Amino acid sequence: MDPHLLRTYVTVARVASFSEAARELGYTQSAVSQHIAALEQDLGAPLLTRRPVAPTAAGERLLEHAGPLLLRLDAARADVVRMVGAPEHGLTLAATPMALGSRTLAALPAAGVTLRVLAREEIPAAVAQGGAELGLVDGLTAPNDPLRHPDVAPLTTYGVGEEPVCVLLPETHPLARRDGLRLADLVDARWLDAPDAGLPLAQLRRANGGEGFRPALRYEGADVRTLAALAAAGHGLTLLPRAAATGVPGAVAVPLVAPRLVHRTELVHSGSPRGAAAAVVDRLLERV
Amino acid sequence: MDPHLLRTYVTVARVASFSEAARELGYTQSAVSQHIAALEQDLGAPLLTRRPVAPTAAGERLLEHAGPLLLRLDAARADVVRMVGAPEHGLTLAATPMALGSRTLAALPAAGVTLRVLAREEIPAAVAQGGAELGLVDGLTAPNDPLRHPDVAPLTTYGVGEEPVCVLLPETHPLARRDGLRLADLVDARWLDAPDAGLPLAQLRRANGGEGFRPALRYEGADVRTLAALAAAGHGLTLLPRAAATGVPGAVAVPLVAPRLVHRTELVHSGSPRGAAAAVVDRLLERV
DNA sequence: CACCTTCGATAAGCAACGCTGATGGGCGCG
DNA sequence: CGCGCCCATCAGCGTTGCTTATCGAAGGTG
Repeated sequence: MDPHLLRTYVTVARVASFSEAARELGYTQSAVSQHIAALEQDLGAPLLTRRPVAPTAAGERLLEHAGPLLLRLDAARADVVRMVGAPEHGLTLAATPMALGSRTLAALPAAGVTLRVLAREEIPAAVAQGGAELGLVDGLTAPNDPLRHPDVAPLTTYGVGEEPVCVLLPETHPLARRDGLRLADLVDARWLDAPDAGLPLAQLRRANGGEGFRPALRYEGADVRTLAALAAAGHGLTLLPRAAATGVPGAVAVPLVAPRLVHRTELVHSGSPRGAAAAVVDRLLERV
Repeated sequence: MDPHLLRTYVTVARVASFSEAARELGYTQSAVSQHIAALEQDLGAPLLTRRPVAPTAAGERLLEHAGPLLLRLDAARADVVRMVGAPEHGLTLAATPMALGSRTLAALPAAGVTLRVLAREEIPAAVAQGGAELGLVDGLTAPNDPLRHPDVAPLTTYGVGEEPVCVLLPETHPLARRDGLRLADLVDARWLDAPDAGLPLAQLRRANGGEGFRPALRYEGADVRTLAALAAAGHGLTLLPRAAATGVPGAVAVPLVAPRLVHRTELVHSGSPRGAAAAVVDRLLERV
């Protein structure tokens, strides 16, 4: 189970061709064939069907392992190498769209920052592999509960803020006058489905036993203003942190009172931030 | 970053000796020396100090990565190989002490079961690497919230039961007459510290911002009856699922009403349970 | 203080591995 | 039906990676 073999295996599985994978990896087709044969012999089972080239059941299983495995491997080498090289001068920050509050923005230095917006699951990987020195992730949890990150590497996370969650309703909505809403009362409502903009509808549904939270309009962008406008226009409900939910024209933000959820944002970094990154961490954690 | 090199690196770091590691791995001392040299050259930094042999800063970092990495690697190969080999006849089940309720016990076949009690963090690894076909893990969470497992491999988990949580108090305790207790009121009490028996005091403290929940007696065993007896004798408070907390002589079980926590037990298995394991899964999930 | 033992580094030799290039066979497609 | 693409196999060769042998340094002992 040499990582090289795994690597060629995943690319062969991806492009569904030995020859194409060989070209992509800079090998000969022969070498790729031998790699796959070696893997299959090692594991004692065929991993791919030929003609057409497709993973077998065992191959599918191996694919599930191989991705994270190679990711961790890259993360490990990146992490160690990073300690050695000189601290970079610029700072690149990977963040989800909603993680960037005024407080976090204020903590950034005036110049030399690259901001990279990614999906929530991609941020730990980006930080681990050196694509960014710091990551900011947001999500919904119980108060003081840490978020769940895919663990690609030993990373350090800190909570940098929690904010109440509001339901954003059109002004004309029958529930718009309420002082607070319970999520249980909204199970049967129609919701916006906006995975890229940070509304984890699937998570809510799972917490509810797989029922309810039927999607109305699906929004594949990541822009929060658009999301709010959609909610205001009655295309479906959405949850937003209070700061983002207030002041939306035509909409009312009603605090969510049960279950007790907060919009939490966390800072994630690998081992030892250095240079500009360390300064930002200190400022965000008020260790100035 | 060949896994072989990593493997020898971790054993060298563990035994703090090149020669000893060589003996353990079945290599020559020379080979081990070359392995380490190769790693250091690859990463561009010394990983170990010689004489005495100890990891450098970069080496410590690498160690953090290497363990999980090798674990995942083993898990991957075990998982794929397992699909291929014939389904075993016996069934081995890895479980935490408190995960074994009457319901789970009833689901087991009459014969051929090996029960292996492990710490909570070890169970996913055991299941992933084939040390057990099934795992049962328990823990405290919000209702319907899944437990957090160290993710060594892509595993499937199901909730198999949730039970209210009680605080176990000596009969003479001033709060023993209450109908329900809030955790916030018990922050300053003295608690039993019983990590092996499933009381995650550190978790409670973390949820409380790192304050409170001072440990009184520390119990390093895993036996629940002893834990209950300790609580009854006034050595400290503890949380227990209701079934385990009722009927303890000299003690009163008072339900925990806030925060809303449940004692949840989950079934974890890798991909596709076969044979006896599949039957147990079906029975536990009431898919009979 | 000198000797000896132990430990890690290094050099040379050799076997095995892993890649390339060439060739063969099977399936799909025209 | 036959051509062509694609994967498997084989031979050849360079490189890698292990072993054996030897050295220098450090620590322990009489």
